[in-house]
Amino acid sequence: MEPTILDVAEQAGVSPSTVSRVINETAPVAEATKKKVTEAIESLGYRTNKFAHALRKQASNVFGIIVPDISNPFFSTLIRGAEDRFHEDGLSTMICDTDGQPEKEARNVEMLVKERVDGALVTSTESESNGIPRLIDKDIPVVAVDRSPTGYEMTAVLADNEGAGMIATEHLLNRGCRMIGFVRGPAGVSTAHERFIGYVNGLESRGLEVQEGLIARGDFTFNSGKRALEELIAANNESEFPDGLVVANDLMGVGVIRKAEEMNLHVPGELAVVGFDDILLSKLINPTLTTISAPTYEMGGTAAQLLLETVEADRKRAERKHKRIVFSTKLVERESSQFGAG
Amino acid sequence: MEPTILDVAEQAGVSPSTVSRVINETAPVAEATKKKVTEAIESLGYRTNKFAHALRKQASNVFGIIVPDISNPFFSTLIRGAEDRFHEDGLSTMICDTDGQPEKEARNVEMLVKERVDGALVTSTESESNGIPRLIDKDIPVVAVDRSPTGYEMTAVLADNEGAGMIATEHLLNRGCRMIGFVRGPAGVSTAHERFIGYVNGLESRGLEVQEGLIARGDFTFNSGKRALEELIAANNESEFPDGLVVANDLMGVGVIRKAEEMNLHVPGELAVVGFDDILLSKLINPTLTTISAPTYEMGGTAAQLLLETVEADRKRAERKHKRIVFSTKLVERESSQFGAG
DNA sequence: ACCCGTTATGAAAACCTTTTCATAATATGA
DNA sequence: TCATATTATGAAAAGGTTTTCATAACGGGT
Repeated sequence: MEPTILDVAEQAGVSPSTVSRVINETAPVAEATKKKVTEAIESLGYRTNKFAHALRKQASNVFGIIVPDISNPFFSTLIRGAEDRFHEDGLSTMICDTDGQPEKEARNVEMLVKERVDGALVTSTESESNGIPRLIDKDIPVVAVDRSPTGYEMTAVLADNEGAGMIATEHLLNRGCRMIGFVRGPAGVSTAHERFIGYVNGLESRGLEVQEGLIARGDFTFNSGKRALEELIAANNESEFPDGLVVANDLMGVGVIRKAEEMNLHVPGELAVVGFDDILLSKLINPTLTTISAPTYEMGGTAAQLLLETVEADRKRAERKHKRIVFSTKLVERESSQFGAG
Repeated sequence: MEPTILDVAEQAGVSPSTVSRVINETAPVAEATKKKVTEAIESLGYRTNKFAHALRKQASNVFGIIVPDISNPFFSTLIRGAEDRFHEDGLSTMICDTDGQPEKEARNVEMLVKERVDGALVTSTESESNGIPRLIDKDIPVVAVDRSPTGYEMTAVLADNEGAGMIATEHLLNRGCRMIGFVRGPAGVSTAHERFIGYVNGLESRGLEVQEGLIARGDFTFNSGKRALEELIAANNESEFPDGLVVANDLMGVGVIRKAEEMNLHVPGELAVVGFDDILLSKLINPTLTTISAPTYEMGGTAAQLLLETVEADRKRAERKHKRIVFSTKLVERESSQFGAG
């Protein structure tokens, strides 16, 4: 059926070894034979059999990418950045959506192990009980992206979330806000925590105190953003309402804005809002959402690059060096924090 | 390193053949030996080598899923439905994002061919020059989802887009609109075209004429929705402004709503809007967008099921039967078409 | 003229399964 | 008791590469 390297060899009048050599350029071969072989390959439409190759080389040439939600534009951009880098080298990718559920993450990791991927990029769902130890156990190179699981020494590509939290907070301070609240993300998600730390530092650097009553917690979803604002308003009497809110991601930020609208609270006039991630939605709602953006696409590409380097080091039996690369973020000013509006 | 079936055989004191038989339950084996083998497998932590297996069985146990945009919630739900079905049988999946670009679709198909997937689910970017012929040429079973490419006889899982277009149009008619326009999708995308046909039929069934001046074209993106409304307003003098708009997908529908807001055109008071797809965003904007939704998750699962059946038929050398399954859609009423509002 | 070091190629082993074929052991029926 | 099925197992081939080892040819140095 499908032609094999043997068929090519026969047609070209050479041995399979020689054919392999011209395909992989792994040893010098005479110009004349090279030509015969190339022609035979062409005329038969030969393609190397992936499984035989992988079996012999003990390498699948496939890389896994695990994210919590492929429909979140932040992650789909990350994926695109990584894929473009892998495809550049003719490597294939396997994208896994954990849907934010640890057990789905475990299933996905199991799939990657079964497929014997050469490495994996992972944005783990939680810092505990994730699939990373399983991959490490199976000796599959792993690079963490966006979120850095604690307790493992591994290379990671991150955004400067602490800095981002600080930028957001300072932006609101500069704008004149004095009662700045924070809507936290899910416990155990490092990005969410770091943004909060940045907020705390931002306040303290100006000699302001963190007020417990101005802090709520959500789980990164739209609805949790709505609930968070509700709680914050309910918990304070009018004189202590927040006049600015740093929200740990855009999706919750949008929730906050929608809830504010329902409550007839004017954004940004009575409440300025800043989010993180710069997802598409943030440009589309009314008012548009000020946010902190990270170079997502580049982060994906860099992570892929580092993973490839780790694999290469393993191949040469060189020592793996664990790196930690942090990308800086930038403020994207939009209507939700506009100065003097309202 | 990694234990092989030989190691298991040795440890259990049997031949590799026997081990294979207990793993695959492909022939009767004595209860006692079965136990020995299972224990050996357990104690060594043996896992069958994917490549050797695939090489011998000539099957990868991997299935490809090609969509134009993984971050579009419509497609990510479709993917989830399909994946859940595949995973049920312990099969792996490879998700490909074509980004709406035919050449990226071609590259993705090439990757699937290289990976020797057992079958593919595809939502092709265009009806022409897509990767489907390549897959068919390589004898890889294909099922079309959501969009049905013309010119190939193949099984397809679709939504009743024509019916959907009709439902949307009738909804606006019932609501009292009389100048109903349509924002078309990209040329060559079957779903977009069928929705338009439904709109035409909807008007004609009430004895109304289709007016060229009320029809604009977009490309399924947010911005093209904004542009479309602009064009429609520019093209008509005030007495002939549309009072209702059927928009070929939600993303453009959102664009229309935002543009209307910029133009101080009240939705739904002066202009009622209906979209298609029921994406998350439609619930989040203001006013919320009335839309037509299809059972996306089920469509994905059904498509996977049919693909598996095709593969099974091939295996038995039975004839492939090309099916065509059409799911019906339903109206989701929201603010953008509310009756008596404004 | 002889030896040696390249350069170009082939033969065969190894990678790890599954499956066919053969055989041994056991059970069934007369 | 003997012939015949049936059940349980092993040996070996096949699936398609890559790579090591061996060999042949050839040019250059003495």
